[in-house]
Amino acid sequence: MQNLLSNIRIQVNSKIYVKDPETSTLGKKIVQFSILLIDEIGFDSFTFKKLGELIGSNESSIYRYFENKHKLLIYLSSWYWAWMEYKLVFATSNMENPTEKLKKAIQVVTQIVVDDETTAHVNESVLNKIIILEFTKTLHTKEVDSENKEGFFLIYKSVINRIVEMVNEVNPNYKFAKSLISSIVEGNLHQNFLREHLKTITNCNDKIAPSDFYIDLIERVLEKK
Amino acid sequence: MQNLLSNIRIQVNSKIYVKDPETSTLGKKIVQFSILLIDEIGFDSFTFKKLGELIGSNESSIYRYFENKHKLLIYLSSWYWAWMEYKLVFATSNMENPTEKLKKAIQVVTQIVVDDETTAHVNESVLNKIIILEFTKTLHTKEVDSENKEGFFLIYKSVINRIVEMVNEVNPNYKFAKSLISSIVEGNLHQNFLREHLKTITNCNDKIAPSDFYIDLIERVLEKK
DNA sequence: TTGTTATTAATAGTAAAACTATCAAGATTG
DNA sequence: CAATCTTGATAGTTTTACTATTAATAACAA
Repeated sequence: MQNLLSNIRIQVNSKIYVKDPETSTLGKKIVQFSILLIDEIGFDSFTFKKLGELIGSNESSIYRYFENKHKLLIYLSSWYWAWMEYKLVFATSNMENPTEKLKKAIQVVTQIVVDDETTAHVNESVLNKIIILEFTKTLHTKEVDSENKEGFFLIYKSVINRIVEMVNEVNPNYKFAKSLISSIVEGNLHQNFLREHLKTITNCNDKIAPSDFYIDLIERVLEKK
Repeated sequence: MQNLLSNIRIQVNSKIYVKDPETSTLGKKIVQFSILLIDEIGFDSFTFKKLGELIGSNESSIYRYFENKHKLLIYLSSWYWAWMEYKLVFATSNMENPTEKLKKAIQVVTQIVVDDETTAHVNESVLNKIIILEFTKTLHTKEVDSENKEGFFLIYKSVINRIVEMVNEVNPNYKFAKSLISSIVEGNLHQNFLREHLKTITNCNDKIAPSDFYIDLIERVLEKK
């Protein structure tokens, strides 16, 4: 991806962290290396103690930024979706043709993620791998309702609802725009997971990308009869 | 659901358990009450100690049936998908028209689950709630590849591939049958989750069921042009 | 009926995870 | 230069996720 702005600053709901990690060197290190460590050992085995050892810092210091590892994962997810929303808005602004605009949007949310070098401490490509494997864990808890009330998932929902509006412009009679787009955005992560781990139940592989499946899908579904 | 057989016995890959829980009273109690307890407190807070207290049994006794709670969840999931496959096969056998057969299949995997009283120790309706909230956790681990090799997810993949074959009969030219069906089966769980917890990004609610969305979807996608 | 075996319960114990609290050193700022 | 903020070091608690041992009981076979 070409640079859109020389320096972007992703904003995340302040209730997610104890102290904003963007405001200090240690905070940025926590973000940067938690992404790498979660990718390496998986979220379940990830602990603040291990992260502390990795960055030569103290466990208790990390607790000053994030209440627990679940909140850290929500932070990383929010960061990812905020970045995705930013890419989405840039890529589709000024597009006139609603169908082209929608297809562009689907492409943005389903395309392969490469590192965006305007964000020094976040490797988006690795973050994307984490999102594919771990994102559902932010939602699938007993606390989802209270956390949703706190606004922890606003950005994710916003990404989806932006695309839903595009669907409505293309075909205002289609009754399932929200379900379709939430299916695509979440399903894209799932297809990426399957392509890596359960190859027998997906058509996606080295040659066929989830993008191809979803672009084809949206054409079929929104075709006016 | 009407009774299909007076007594069904669901078979689960024997590598998943240490000792088959179907072979003893305690084993069945573990299955029965783990479903209820996981539903009540969530899988993350669920422990063998708490389950032991609930069924008046010892923590270490439960370890004789399942290595750990992750394996227990895989067992419950396998049980669920095996039961689903059984329903699927029964509901679609002897159907001639490929399109009708496929629609029936989609209906079976997306319809609301009610308790099947032929299985005394398993409440399928509660189990379905667990699957909606917790199933992804069986897949989304660092051990997924080795567990997949052990055959832990065979039944899940089999359910999907049975429906994929039906898609191929309806429209052999469609290139994404596997992705479409894995999308629907997994997406159905997700839409059920959203309808309960993140209502603003789904069209599903009390009146519109995930079933409606998916039946409409499959009609649109497989329409011959 | 008695002896053998399998099953479960009870108890104890370990290592790691998930924190919390305190205090001192060092850096930052006003 | 004093005050404050940030971080690191140390120590401690509770809970989880187990493992090991032994005793009690139930099942079952000769």
